[in-house]
Amino acid sequence: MTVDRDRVLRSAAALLTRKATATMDEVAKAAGIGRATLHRHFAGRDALIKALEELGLRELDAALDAARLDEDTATEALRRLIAESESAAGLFAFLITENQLFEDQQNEGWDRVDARIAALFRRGQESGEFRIDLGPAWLTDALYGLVTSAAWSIQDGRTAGNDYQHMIVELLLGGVRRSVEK
Amino acid sequence: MTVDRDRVLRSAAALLTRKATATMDEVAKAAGIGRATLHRHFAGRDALIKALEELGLRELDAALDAARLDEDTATEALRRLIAESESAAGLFAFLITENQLFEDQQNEGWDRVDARIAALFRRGQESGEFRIDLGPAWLTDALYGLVTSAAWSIQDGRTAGNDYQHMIVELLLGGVRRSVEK
DNA sequence: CGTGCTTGAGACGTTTACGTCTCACCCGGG
DNA sequence: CCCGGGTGAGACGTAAACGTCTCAAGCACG
Repeated sequence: MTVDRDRVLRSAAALLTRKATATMDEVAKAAGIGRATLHRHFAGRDALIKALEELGLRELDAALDAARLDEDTATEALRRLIAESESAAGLFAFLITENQLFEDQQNEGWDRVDARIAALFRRGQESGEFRIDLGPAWLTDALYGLVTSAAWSIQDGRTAGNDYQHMIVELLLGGVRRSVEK
Repeated sequence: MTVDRDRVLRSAAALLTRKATATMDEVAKAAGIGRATLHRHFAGRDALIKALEELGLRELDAALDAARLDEDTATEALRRLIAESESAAGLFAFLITENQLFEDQQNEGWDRVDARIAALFRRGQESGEFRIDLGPAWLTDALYGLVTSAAWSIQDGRTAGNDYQHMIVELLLGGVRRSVEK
């Protein structure tokens, strides 16, 4: 009977990503709980947003750890990263689109994530796996965009859910152009 | 002295994309006008959002027309589309992230845009230019994500503004993997 | 130089969502 | 069986943003 905090946060992320102005009442209903209960677990809207941020960053860090970005080729590491990101794609989409979190000062946790991902792209460039005419900063942002798009595309039923990894990995690595090799 | 309606809308799009919960007062200040003046031009928040939607869709349609998606190779048409999208990238980012516009019924204008872009990808697949293991729907969503990411990356100063076209075109067409050919 | 239109600033009442609280209910454990 | 913690529904006062209005000031144009 006790409310599953993670479940509430995930449904809130899904709702708030689509409709950032959603009411606390709407957030509660989307989670299938009463507004009073929502307030019992999260002191207010700010606390809810903060909890979303924390959970998202925690899962993102965990995904980065699990992906072991320093091992194997950068290509393989990138594949692992995308695979690990799948379960938290909805939270990531929220984090990425809700830049409002960092209106004053840049967020520390987010900076760390940024740096780790950019380092992966840089490693791939130095090893000769990745092209060097696109900067690591843009590649990082592009990855964010693709993850968000994929999350929405699946959420809205435009693409199949089990294509998540393939969709992102293939497009990011090989692009849309038909390759002669392979 | 008269307020430039387009200018107001563009600054509103930039602000609301970053912070969807921004006050009318904040929107006005961001545009450099008073709140009263903002209300004179847009009856209310809903009207402002609607105006943003209309302007965005109008510019998007114009970009699609100007890109002449049916001519030349699909690759060249895609390049033109991205080039034409640059001036309105901020508005597009708003439209893409503010799915709340279409909570009830799917938006007609947006469906039309979707169909035109998906058709371009389909044409490229049929002509053998594009790979066929990624569906047109996903490719369309992926393009949206890259456009949004590029707009933000430039707005936040992480990447240079005049790289817009190159960033998107190259990543979307060729991917991040270093190609042996060319 | 004067008239008229548009603006910015601010006051005002209204609406809306917020956050707190109460109370009856239900489910699970002792 | 009963008891207690957690819940949903709803009432309530509060805070914030909304939308309207007034008024003085500025610029444009005749």
